[in-house]
Amino acid sequence: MPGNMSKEDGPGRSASLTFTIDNILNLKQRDGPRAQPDSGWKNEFQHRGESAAPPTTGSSPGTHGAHGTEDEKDDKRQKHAQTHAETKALVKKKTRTIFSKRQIFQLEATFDMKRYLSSSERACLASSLQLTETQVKIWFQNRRNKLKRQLSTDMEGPLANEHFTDAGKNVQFQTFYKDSSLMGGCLLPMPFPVLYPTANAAPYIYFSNTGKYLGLFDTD
Amino acid sequence: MPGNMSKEDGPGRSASLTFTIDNILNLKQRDGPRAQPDSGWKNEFQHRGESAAPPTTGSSPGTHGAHGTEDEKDDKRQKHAQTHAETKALVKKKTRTIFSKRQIFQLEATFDMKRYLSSSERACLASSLQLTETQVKIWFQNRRNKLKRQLSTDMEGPLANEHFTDAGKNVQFQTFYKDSSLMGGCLLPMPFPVLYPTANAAPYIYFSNTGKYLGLFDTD
DNA sequence: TGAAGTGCTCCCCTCTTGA
DNA sequence: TCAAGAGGGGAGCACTTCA
Repeated sequence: MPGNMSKEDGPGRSASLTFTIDNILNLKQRDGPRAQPDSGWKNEFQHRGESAAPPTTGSSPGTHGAHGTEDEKDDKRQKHAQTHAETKALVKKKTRTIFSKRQIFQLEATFDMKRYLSSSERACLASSLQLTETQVKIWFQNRRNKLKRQLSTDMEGPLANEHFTDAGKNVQFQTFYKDSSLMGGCLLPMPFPVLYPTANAAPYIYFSNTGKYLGLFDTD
Repeated sequence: MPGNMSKEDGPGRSASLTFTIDNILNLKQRDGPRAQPDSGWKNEFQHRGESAAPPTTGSSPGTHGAHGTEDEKDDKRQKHAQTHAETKALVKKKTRTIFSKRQIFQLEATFDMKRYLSSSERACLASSLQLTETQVKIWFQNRRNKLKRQLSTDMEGPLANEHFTDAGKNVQFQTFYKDSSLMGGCLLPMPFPVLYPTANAAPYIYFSNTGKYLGLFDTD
């Protein structure tokens, strides 16, 4: 088994190999393991193309045992399913959590707006729904899959997929991209304003990190 | 030994375990293994938040043995380094490729514009520079690392990193985000226009994929 | 010095399982 | 039915290696 064992993103959640009865009884309550995998993941240098919200990542991990909202009945239903599983099996036996109507609704609404969540959005949504980030992540994954299946069965065109899922994205974003002479004419986002003090006036490029100026044509 | 052995993105490149002399002599020329790992990656459903260029991925992988541009001397220098290594070692012995001045320049200029490349940008840049995508990827990785080291040594403030690297991004992009009532007030990108035919007028949300309308307040 | 190697984590995808 | 498990791939990071 050379892989990485399905990742399990946290100390408690979905650790299907070394779990104990304590894990099942105490930690699988959607309350315990909210703590971020790394909390401050690598958010100084790591921006996988999204650069969304400010680092809300790690929003008070251990302090939400008092969820006094209006839909506790749903939460109770959810907890009941797990308790049922515990009573019956206690070991192994995937516990299939049943999400509440409110959770499903908000997940569905968010999914209808975005097919993919950034890590901060995921954290925010998870915290707002009292779910773990992994649960939100898996839900979106399964939801994407479901949509894909639906599309490929309903309309039996093979081009139905790309027609439907992300058609609007490029249409909306393409105005923020320009054809760059650097990079061989690849599409690049509009340059960030600070970095090119003389780029518009003279054929020079300023490397802000090294402090060097380089001419575009055979200087150096 | 677990782990995934550094991925090696293609049949020939950086496969340090099962290489043969033929690999060294024929394939390590920055020409052979340009072919995409999957070519049609998963670009129907996979948009990791960038949604940049159209699928230029897979731009004629096997047909660039005739690079007749103006900087063949640089290419010769690059090839020379490898030939040197082959003559000396022939087995093992990491070959340290020397990038040409033109390549370094364009990489550096692109890096100054973006710290991270999308897969299509990487493909485009690699093709334009006659490098493999892995080389471009690794170059950007090493470059990021170098910048990080420079920053942490030069200015000995711990906040120097996030001050410098991605400060402009949020400033530029934050106008495209809005505070959403869904998702518990998380920052969301502006909704894609097609999906909400009645969202602005009435408190209903239309699930385009299922064809259902759902009211925002306790309908259902 | 810097391209590449190693190891680890994360996310995504596909397929499968079982409550 | 659908949340979650399992396996496999890509990418990023830190750290190291060695022409």
